[in-house]
Amino acid sequence: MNLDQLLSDAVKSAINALYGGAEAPLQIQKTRKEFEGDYTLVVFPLLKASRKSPEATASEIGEYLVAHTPQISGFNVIKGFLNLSLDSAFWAERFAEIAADERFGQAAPTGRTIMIEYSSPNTNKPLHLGHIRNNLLGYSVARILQANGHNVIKANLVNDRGIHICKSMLAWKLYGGGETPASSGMKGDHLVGKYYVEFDKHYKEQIRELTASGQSEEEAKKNAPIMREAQEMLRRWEAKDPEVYGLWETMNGWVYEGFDVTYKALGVDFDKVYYESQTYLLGKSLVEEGLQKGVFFRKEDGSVWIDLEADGLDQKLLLRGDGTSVYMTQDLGTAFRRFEENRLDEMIYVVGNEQNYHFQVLKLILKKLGYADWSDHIFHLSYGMVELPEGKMKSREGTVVDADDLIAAMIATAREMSDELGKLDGCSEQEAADVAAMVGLGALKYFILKVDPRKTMLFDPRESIDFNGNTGPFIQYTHARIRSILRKAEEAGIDFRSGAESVALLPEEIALVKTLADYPATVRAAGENFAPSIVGAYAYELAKSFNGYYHDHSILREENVAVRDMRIRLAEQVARTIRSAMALLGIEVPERM
RNA sequence: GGUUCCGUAGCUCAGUUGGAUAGAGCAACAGCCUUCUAAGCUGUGGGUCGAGCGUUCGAACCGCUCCGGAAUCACCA
Repeated sequence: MNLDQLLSDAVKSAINALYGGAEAPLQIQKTRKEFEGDYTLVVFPLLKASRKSPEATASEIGEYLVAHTPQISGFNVIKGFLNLSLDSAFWAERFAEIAADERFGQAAPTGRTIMIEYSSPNTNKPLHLGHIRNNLLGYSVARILQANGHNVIKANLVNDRGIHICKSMLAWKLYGGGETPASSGMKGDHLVGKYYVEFDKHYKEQIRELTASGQSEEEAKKNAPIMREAQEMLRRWEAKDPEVYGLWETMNGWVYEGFDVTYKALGVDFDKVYYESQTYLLGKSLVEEGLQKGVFFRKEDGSVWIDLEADGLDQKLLLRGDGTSVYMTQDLGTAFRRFEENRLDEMIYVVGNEQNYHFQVLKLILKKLGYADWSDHIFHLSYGMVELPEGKMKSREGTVVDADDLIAAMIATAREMSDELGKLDGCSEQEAADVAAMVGLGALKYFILKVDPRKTMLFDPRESIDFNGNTGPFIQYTHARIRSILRKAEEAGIDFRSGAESVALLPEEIALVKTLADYPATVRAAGENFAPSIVGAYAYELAKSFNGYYHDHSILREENVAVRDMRIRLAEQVARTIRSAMALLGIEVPERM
């Protein structure tokens, strides 16, 4: 039985009976905590039909509803707001339905297929905090869309080619002395990142020398021998020179091994991995098509452009004069290929807001080429940068927060906390380590996912990560507490699930059932808005509300057995829903902590 | 300059798509463990929702103008 449906039907028939077929959109919302009631009808929009004051209209409808709808037990009117109360038995029924629903919060299959691309790293350096936000967002949105009944394809497009990789390769060749992950004990991505930094150091040195000998900075940047050599390396790579290609494969292999460790630690994965080295030539045929259709034009030097000035944008390059492709060429190609191969209903790109312009242009070009049905189903899930107290992260200035370091630090802090509180004294080392990993990562993930992706967010390594208050660990802790109760109930041989005897619910219990009943709508809203933060806020509210209840009421110690069993069942459903909601954020919850 | 986005408590952030007296957490202060896990609970203080005008029964939310900030506007990806 659909709750919204029940209410809106009842209200509609009330309005019909009282005022005739008035066609005003109904506004029914949850009653705010500070007022009595469960749901509130806003009557202002109905005043034209009723031709009465807000108060009189609300009272009239309220009386009709109480008389005609058995589940509605009472009402009160404050200004234009009609607060309706549903009776306790109604909520008891809802609760029983939730408990019986094995797929609670999981929507029926929609048959829609959605591809979501996230992560998309460069292979010249390890992942950092910005990538963490990207990965967590992408993974969580994928889970949320699955819960909404969609087929989801998680895709990673690895940027494995280009001048930046050549920089690392060249520096390794020049200064590496044959160092490998095995010989150095370094994680592969970190090793390659080290040589990227090394390149920059020598590059800067050479620029200094050249400017000292009279060149302008611009000339020096172009003429620095190490840069010229890197560019030469890229040309040799494109020509598949065996030596360069072999080194490229070796070093990328190191990086992938490193990334796998980080992805695993973060708990994210992919269904499809695309490599730009295999897709970068796509899109040239689209350029040809655009030229034929007259959407694009060619300049004297042979380069191909589109003029978007009429759309308030600029001219955009699509193909270089020498015929090589640029970012936009590739992206047009991959978009085309993905839609063709997978019959996608939607394509989501989790990419930083620095590329807002790029996606604006991408969609516009697809539309002009006549692929509006694809263009309209591309969504750029744009997220803001993560800033440190000192400001933006800059790889070259060493102010990045490394992903592996951060994860390790989070887990270490969680472990310290557990040890200090003596929470896991009886546990095996393995269990203590698992819990520390769950809690440390839970803190990090929740911290990042609770904020609106669009916003630039601030991360203070010293203060941002808390384990108290509105945090992941708070929610995990609530789960662990409930699991502890359930373990004790089982140890005591309490068969709490069989007691179907209905008992009257306390207001706090009704509040919990109401919150539980909101879960499916929460999942839906999160899916429609691609917004993990909605799920996070929900999990927090549920945990908070349970903690208050737990504090005020005994569960196992309740003397009335029917009431006790109901309370255990209620706690069980709260734990299950917390687990489910947190899973949508990619956060695991422990049995004890 | 063009485009897009952001501005809510000292700090970090919510705010259910236009509803009631704008909410949490942190930090500060004051309480609650011989009782199911105190990573918890309760209380106090803290606001010109950047500013102004407009739309309407009603605006943090919609529109316009301004102020402040971010990103972007490459033959990089």
